[in-house]
Amino acid sequence: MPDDRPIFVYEYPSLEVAAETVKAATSERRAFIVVGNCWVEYRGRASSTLKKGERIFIVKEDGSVLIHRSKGYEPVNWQPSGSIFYTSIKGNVLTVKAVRRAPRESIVINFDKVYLLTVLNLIDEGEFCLYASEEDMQKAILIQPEIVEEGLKLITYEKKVEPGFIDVYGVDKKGRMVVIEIKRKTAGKDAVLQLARYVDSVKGIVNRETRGIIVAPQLAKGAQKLLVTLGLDFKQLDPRKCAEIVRKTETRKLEDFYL
Amino acid sequence: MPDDRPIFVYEYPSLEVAAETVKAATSERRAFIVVGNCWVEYRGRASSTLKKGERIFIVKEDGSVLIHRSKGYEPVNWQPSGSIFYTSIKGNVLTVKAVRRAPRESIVINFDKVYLLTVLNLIDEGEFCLYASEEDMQKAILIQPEIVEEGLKLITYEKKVEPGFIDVYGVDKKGRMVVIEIKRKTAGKDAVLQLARYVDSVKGIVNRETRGIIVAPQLAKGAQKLLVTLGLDFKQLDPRKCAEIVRKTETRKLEDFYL
DNA sequence: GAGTGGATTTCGCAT
DNA sequence: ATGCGAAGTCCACTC
Repeated sequence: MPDDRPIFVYEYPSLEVAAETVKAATSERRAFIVVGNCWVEYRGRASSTLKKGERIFIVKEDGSVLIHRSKGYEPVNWQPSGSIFYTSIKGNVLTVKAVRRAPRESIVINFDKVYLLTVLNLIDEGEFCLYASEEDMQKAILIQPEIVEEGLKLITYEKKVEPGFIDVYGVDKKGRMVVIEIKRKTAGKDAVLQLARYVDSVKGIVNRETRGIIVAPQLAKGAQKLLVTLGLDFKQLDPRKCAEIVRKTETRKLEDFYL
Repeated sequence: MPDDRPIFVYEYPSLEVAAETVKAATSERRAFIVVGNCWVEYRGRASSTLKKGERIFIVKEDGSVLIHRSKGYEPVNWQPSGSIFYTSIKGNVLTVKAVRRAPRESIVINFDKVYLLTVLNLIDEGEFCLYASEEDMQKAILIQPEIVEEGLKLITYEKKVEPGFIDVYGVDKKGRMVVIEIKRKTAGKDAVLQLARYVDSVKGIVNRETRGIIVAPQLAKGAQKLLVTLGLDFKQLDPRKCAEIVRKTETRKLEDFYL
């Protein structure tokens, strides 16, 4: 397999050629794509069978496996990275077995026709950046606590209390403790209940008046009632605006922002 | 684009040929794969940028989009089904924009080199069956309640109580109400807390002694303490064994199994 | 259209 | 390795 081209293509190869090429590709840890008629068995955490049909089979350099049908965002079968491959040919069937340990599971894919086989040698050093994650919201609040509430002073973040971790923890302008639970999308009942538990936990420790604030772009309807019942607050905040605040501020560590 | 072949391949096509082919493919709602050097911008619920690199770009018949790097099980960028495509070429750049409404979001992928373009016409009617899901565990319990506990009689399943739905609901041999929470993998604190809420809710309604049982292959360590504290029970059950029980029984509707 | 919960979720991080 | 929570989670189902 020459190294100088980013891809190497076999159109309608024989199963023998396909088998040899797949063997070489897996042993050299190259990514490849097979399009052909196949059937699949999966055994591991669960089991599945997929009967004959034409699909896209992708193996990547790190040994992750994807089997895609012609529709749907999700693969019908897959294996996360780290699989080991066994390729064989028997009669008119090319079989690739992908085995993973921890958890032990395997995919067996059988082809009786291969329409396309391409071995890839992709160079990809391009940086990937994601904005407006929950982490961005947390950073924005640490940079500008006033976006949550005027007079809010932060004490710490990611504080461990019994049920888990408090996203942000501070004191309001009247000196009450404030526990903040951040959600990057509509906050539901579970978020409210989680916050309630945190507030209770903090109350038990600090023995001071303690408020809880949900910070999220929206509050689910059922969650609203619960919020009122439990005496918690809600502050609407757009994750994209938070991302802007974060990008505008020079990059500093989170640690630089709390007292 | 002829219809008689499952795939049509362009190796190292010009950007012009690639653009025309992509336009035709999207307008005919065909799946296609592009391998080439590209950069990507995503805007919607969040935002992301991906700098130049060689990647696999897949569009499926239902308008789902996947952009895969040479490593990793997950796509670096994607769009679920239903996207609308706008393809254009400007200078030496081929641009495909995939737009989705509800939520409004878009991916823009730009290619300056295309190594492979293949248009697919895959026939795939093969049935897919998955075993050992949580549903299988529920079915197995309905078929053979004794795998949970000797003398257990079931009343109903998927019962609505205030916090949500009870997986399975019955009476034990001593006449106590039993609420069962099923997890197909290790049950954590959240499962225990959820069950506790259900038990409380049922107690409030039936005004009778009520037990809660977690049915799962394993119980998380932190969850164990909580379980004891809250006075709940745990029954170990392997989802694969449940799947066997279900497969052995002739297929009947779930409704046939409860009193 | 919103809310709820499962998934072979995966992934990352901390213990 | 296990536990725990986020994710542009997606998806199916119900209200």
